[in-house]
Amino acid sequence: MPEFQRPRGTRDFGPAEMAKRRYVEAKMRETARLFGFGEVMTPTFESTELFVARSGEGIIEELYAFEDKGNRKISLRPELTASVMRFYVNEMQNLPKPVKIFYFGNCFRYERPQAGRYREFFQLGAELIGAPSIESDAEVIALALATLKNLGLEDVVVRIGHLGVLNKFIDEFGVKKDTQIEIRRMIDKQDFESLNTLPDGATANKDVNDRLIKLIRLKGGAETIQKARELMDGGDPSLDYLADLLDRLNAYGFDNCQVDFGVARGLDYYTGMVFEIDAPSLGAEKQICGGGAYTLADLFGGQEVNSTGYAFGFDRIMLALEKSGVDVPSQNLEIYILPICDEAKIAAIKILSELRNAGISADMDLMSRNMSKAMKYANSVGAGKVIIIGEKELAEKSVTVRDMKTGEQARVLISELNDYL
RNA sequence: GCCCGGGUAGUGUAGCCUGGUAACAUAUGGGACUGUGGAUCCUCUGUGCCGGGUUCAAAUCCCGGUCCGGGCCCCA
Repeated sequence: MPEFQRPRGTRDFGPAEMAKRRYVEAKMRETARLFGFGEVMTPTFESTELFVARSGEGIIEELYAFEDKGNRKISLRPELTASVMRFYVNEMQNLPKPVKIFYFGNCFRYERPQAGRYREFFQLGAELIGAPSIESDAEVIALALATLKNLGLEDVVVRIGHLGVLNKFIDEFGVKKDTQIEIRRMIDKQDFESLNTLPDGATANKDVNDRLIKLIRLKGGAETIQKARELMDGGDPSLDYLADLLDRLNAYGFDNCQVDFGVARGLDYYTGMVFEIDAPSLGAEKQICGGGAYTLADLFGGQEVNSTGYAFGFDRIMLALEKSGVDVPSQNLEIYILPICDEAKIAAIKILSELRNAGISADMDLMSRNMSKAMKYANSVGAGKVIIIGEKELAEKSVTVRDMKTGEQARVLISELNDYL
């Protein structure tokens, strides 16, 4: 029994899994780069107040919060958006607009671990700041979709909503702000029962209520917007906005987006478009991405600025890739060198170094194993080719190169080895 | 915070119901076959999540904890 166990909800990643994770990370970074987003990094911990300012007092329960030796109230970050916007307010407000940034990092939440939910997890997100246009919203959603597409993750559902639609209904209830937030929460949870018996006497308007419930059940393509118009006495500017947004996403080449008026998101700094992406294969914790248009900089003491952003749950993407059978290459060794007599070892090291200097991943037998076991080892680490050096090869300054996939072998002069490979 | 199911060599499993010598496969280490080999053969090492209870005796039954998994709550 090991003396020390990993803390609950954390994970160790071995070489094989890390190779896959790095591969996926690289793909996602590359897509962001193609879209003109630049990477930023912020501290792993921040003042607790920052997260409270973004998400409310209730969040402290789920934070890894502590006091440091200077009695500062500190928390491990539970998400990255707050840090990135804090960074923006501190140092990036005067950059030319729009500011397009993305980030990747570990986050911490004190929650009950579950499938696809850990206490230390990884997020990759992007923010487009300072361009309050429908094109910015489209650009950000397009980046999220392109990222998934480049990873080969096809089995996803994209749902786009608009808070303007919901707010119009909520205004009609004529309730206080707290109640509005509560209602939005019910909508987010699709809690129809509570919606039928709204607090503050809002149930008085049964007709509005019925139409709201019908509305948030609407889900589908562009035709859904027309149905919504009927429920909203001819329409609303936010419906036109969604229609235009779908046109733009089509132009990007994404025609699989659904409109879903039930997407509400829990927070009240979202201002307009909101979207979520699910991977249905994942079960209860199937949401792999959430985002929308928001203003947050002013909450952190900066100038009010319109932004659009999202965050991917990186771990869930890894799970979804695995469940969907998407092939994620793990790094393999290109060359394994096997000196089979003592005299060959110096020659082996020389070749090893030359290969490495030429940028070819190479390894050699360090255990003086017999050929059978050495071949078995080379096979198990996925070596592409094995170079065998023994007395015969030494005598004629050559090596034997064996292709581990085809089984073909060739005797090659050491001086010609680079060209041969 | 709540409900359910689990935890047996590194890994995957059997045994648990009905208490009595912990088993199998595979992997790792070592060895043989002494340069055409990824095979085969031999061999060492290594195991009951933790704590308590019942019992002559607990992997097995009971209680508590812990971790993992499925779900609820929550999900910024």
